[in-house]
Amino acid sequence: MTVITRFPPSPTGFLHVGGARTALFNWLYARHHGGQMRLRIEDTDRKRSTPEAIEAIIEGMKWLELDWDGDIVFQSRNADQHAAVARQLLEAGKAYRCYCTPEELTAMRDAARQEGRPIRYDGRWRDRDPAEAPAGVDPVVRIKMPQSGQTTIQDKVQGDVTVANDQLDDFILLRADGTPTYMLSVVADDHAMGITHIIRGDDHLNNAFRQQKLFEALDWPIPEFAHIPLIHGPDGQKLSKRHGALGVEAYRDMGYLPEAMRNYLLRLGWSHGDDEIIDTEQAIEWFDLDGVGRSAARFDLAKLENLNGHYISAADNARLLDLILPIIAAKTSETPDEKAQAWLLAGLSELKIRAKTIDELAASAMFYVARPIFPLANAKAAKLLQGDAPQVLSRLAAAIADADPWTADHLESLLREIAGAMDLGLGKLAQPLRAALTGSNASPSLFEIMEIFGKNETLARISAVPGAVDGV
RNA sequence: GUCCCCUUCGUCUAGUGGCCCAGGACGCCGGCCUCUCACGCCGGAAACAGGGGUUCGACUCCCCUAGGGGACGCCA
Repeated sequence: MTVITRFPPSPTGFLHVGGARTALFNWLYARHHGGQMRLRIEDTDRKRSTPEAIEAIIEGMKWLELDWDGDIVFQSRNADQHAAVARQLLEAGKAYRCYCTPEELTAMRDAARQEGRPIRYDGRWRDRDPAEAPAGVDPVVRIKMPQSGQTTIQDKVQGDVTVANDQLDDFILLRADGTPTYMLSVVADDHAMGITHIIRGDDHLNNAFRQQKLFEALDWPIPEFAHIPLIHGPDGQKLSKRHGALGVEAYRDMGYLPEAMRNYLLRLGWSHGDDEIIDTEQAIEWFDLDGVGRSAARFDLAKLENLNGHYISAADNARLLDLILPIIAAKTSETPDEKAQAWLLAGLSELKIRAKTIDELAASAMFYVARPIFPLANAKAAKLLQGDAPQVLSRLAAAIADADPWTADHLESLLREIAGAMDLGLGKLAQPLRAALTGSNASPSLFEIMEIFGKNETLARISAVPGAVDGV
């Protein structure tokens, strides 16, 4: 049997991290089993569904590099088939028309709440003669649920979960306007699409009982269920917009890499022994539902950041350059020229092992594009240029003006020599030089930077320091 | 209120009755390395929610309590 999973977002907002993880698990499960993952847009609530949300979800999926099989299914387009399913149930006597008004239902719930009774539809039209229907009320169609006994769903993550049938009320299949509800549409589409595994958030666990009964009433095979725990915010509360529930594209914009997000999301609720760094290929090979935990996990930005740093270090320089160029261009109002881009590309190897996010990487690379402006804005760096630093730099410039070859190794031994001759620690020499070359008090190895810059740029930057001359 | 689910270091987790006076990772603290900052390396503090059972033996099985979460829509 071919595994077919599905990711069914409702297009009422962006793809948040919870949805992204659900998509990832479905994707991984399908890929692991050589099956398919379908994408289905659950837009049966036409009022709240927007094209912008559909666009955002697709964009989020693409960014995360989670692809789906076949065409996107828009649930709303199948409304007629769904309604036909309801009529079929009606004819078979497995569903009935209910003439309660929304107001009546609200009153029923309020009363139940007040008296401490379970909040459920009481089935008042289940056996009532439709002839008694009040005039002018369009009925809804409700399914007849069993009123005794119990129902057990065999969940791949939660295990067997049993509930008494009297907890399940006769839910609505068709609204008064004849449109299908979510509960009906999901079951009808899952069946039509041949879905074999339903992997979703455990906020749907309660729905599973109702949906299972619907499958049974229709005499359709019941898919496997796997309800995965929800992701909570850092405070343990349900994820809200205040903390982690940003769209995944927000994380992209904050400088996170999709592979880092995937790895992070994967480890949130799933584990494979002590393994932490798991690339996608490995994840596909290892992923299974047994490894999914049963308790909710908190979203921890610090760990995501750590993983991001790892994947940035591992990323290809050319790719990183493409990512930082727009950020740099936005800051300097112009795209770095060819020479600067070459410096950036070369400098990235040292820069990327220090960065936690792409934004940080871009910021740390700025000195390759823009020469320091004196006096330095960085107070610590400015301080390094005080006192006799300009004179020291002048002597340094004179000493390296004839350096040959202009390589990091040679430059390093040269600087050590000079420092020794001036009876200074290398640090006394290096720090002012760092400030002169990068405008900062922290950077990758100076020797690497000098090699990348070449002699001209290096001397030019030194001589730009007020009080220093380049010695040429 | 009713039903369902969950509960190991601050966080993510390993652990499926003895290998556990509980392991890894992030974070935190200390050290090493060192031209700065990182990286890397070494070390440290840090947890089985509580109470009853079952068992020769419980983090692991059962029950209760507490806490947390989810669901109870003509939303999905």
